Amino acid sequence: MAKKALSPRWLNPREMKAWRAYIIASRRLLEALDTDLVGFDLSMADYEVLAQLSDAPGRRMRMSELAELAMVSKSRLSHRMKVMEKAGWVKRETCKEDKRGYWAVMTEKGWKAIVAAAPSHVASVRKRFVDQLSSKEQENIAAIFGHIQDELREQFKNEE
Amino acid sequence: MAKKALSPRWLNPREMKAWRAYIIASRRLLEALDTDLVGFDLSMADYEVLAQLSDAPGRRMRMSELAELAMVSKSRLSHRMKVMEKAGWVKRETCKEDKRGYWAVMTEKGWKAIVAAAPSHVASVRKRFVDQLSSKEQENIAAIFGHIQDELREQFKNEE
DNA sequence: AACAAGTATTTCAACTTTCAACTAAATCGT
DNA sequence: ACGATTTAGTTGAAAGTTGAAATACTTGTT
Repeated sequence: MAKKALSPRWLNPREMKAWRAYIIASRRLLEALDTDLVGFDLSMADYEVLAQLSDAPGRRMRMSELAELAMVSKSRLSHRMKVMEKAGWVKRETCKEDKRGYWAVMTEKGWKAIVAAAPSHVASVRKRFVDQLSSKEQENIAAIFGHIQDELREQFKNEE
Repeated sequence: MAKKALSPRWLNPREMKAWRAYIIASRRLLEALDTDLVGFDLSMADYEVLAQLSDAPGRRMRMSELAELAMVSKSRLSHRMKVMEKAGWVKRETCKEDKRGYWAVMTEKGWKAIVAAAPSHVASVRKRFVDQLSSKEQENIAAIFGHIQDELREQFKNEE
């Protein structure tokens, strides 16, 4: 779908300030959170995968569902699983009910790995983000970004 | 620096909601903004590099300074520049004043490319982010993320 | 002037992510 | 029940990213 672009409305100073502050702080924040995890041989993305898996009943989940929840592509998950499998954190089991599918299963070792990393990760999220916000601000952030997300979904629907 | 992790304070529901809303919306937002640029053969990162460069006096800047401003690693900038150079958007000139260095210089073609992309990009940022916020919210976001950024800088100082 | 130390940038090798193609199984329409 | 389509997941190659080492120059010290 092509986009008409007649006389664009540039951002005014207030808008620009909000946008720049958000985007720059976010990049640095994500970077910091990732760095905080290197000692555990984890990236934020891998952490998210393991965290989701550890929350699932039986610590097992279908690959697709895991990809969805952890917000990574199937192929990426596939590749990461291979790495984590080599590290002994997860394994894959064929799925009896649907023979196309696989179960991603967390091993005891994987469970230990995430349990070891979690306190430090939560502490980072606190220190670098959550604890920097007042209760009121936390509520605002939740509302604002909740709304942005809804809107993105809405926009996506109308665009395709 | 090792981190003690005795009885971590997990996130309470309010905190969790703020964190999840922020992180998930951000990922989707960045994704959408990137997709909005594909028609111009640009990623957000490349856009940022070109935008910074186009703002510099003479549309030229030292590589290091450009990397800093566009928030990419030097080696990444080096690679991207090679690609953008092949596309004819930028070129590199040896620096007379300091012969170790190079100038990243935007070409006429590069200027045209960024001028072509800018209106659409700004429109995306508006539609997906800025225009979703009231003036008050914009100010809040600016303040909050400004503060987070300051704090990150502060934390970084104390950690090394 | 000579040399150590610092700076700017690139290159290399290892790794990660994406893209498109692929296999195999399930489901749908007739 | 048949082929057509969709779905689950993997794969290999290409593109991108990173950090460390290499290169080339500059600066400061004696």
